[in-house]
Amino acid sequence: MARPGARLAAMPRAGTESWSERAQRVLAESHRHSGGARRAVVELLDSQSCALSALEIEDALRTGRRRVARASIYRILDELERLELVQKVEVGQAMARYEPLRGENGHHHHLVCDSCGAVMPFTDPELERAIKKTSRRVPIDVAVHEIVLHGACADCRQ
Amino acid sequence: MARPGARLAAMPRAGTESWSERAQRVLAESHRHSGGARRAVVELLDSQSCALSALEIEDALRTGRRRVARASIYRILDELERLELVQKVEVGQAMARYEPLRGENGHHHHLVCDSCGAVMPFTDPELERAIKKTSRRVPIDVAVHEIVLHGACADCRQ
DNA sequence: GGCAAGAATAGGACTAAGTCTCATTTCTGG
DNA sequence: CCAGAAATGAGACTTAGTCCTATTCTTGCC
Ligand SMILES: [Zn+2]
Ligand SMILES: [Zn+2]
Ligand SMILES: [Zn+2]
Ligand SMILES: [Zn+2]
Repeated sequence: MARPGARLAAMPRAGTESWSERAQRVLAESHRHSGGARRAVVELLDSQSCALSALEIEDALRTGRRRVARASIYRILDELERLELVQKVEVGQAMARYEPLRGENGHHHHLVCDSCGAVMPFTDPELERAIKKTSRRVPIDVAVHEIVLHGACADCRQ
Repeated sequence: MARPGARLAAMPRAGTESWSERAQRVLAESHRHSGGARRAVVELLDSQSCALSALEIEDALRTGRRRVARASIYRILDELERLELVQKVEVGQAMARYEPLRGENGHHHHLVCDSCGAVMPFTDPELERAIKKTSRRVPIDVAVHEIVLHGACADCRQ
């Protein structure tokens, strides 16, 4: 598993960098060494369209790419959050979830069915405009916002 | 500790009922007996302007009105949530918080300072209109919505 | 008021998400 | 290849939250 030349491509063309690539780059810029655990977590996260919990990540990696210890997963997720590469999403299930921050494009929020636990993403440009306006008015420097709509999904409300 | 006549006042004048009174009434309507633990939790919640965690409630009651067991507190909070008398608020501190649902008036959302952990309430009618509109468009029956703005507060950003 | 039935609560063991510490492994510059 | 430092693994530990059972309290009835 040599990965020759993996650290080339020093000047990514603007706009063509995937989230995984950007995350790897930002991590490399703020760390001396770069190991396989971080890469595995980043690649797994990038392959998902919505949020994963730490234990789901542990599970997916155990039976996939490369086993990564639980402590490492939490450490890496904290680091990614600190670097604003992932967002911690709390949807009221006594367990945090994490998902890539892909900038304007992938930005979305979550619907949660309180009876079956399903989590679905949704987007709404108008709501985004409203919340951006709110963020300017408020007595903190807003870095990220989180919106969760709770209710009953189609299957559960019958 | 006799509390004579505490259950009179069967017909509250509309609009003058406090949250605590309403909660007691709704609880009474859906339970055969009414005990002191529920009353203590409801009165404590009503005396707060923002959300408390279950353990903060346990603490406050231990050194105050009446000791209430942890299991009872969680049971009572679940019940209050089911009856839509309180809202569970997750602000990303690995611990749920609960606060009274006082209807349109007390409705608010939260700012969280990620560096010192401070939690502050805020309101925004325009944002409420936007989120109400969103809620109609979305593939679940929305019962409650939650908005959390994360960032750095005045003290921490210096 | 006293009593019986069952509801509410206390107490404490238990579960599981998340943290911490330290030994081991891996990476990197020389 | 080597030394030093960084990253990771392993598992004990902490703590929010759950679950079960015994006890206490509430209520309707006498
Ligand atoms: Zn998502
Ligand atoms: Zn948004
Ligand atoms: Zn509040
Ligand atoms: Zn609102």
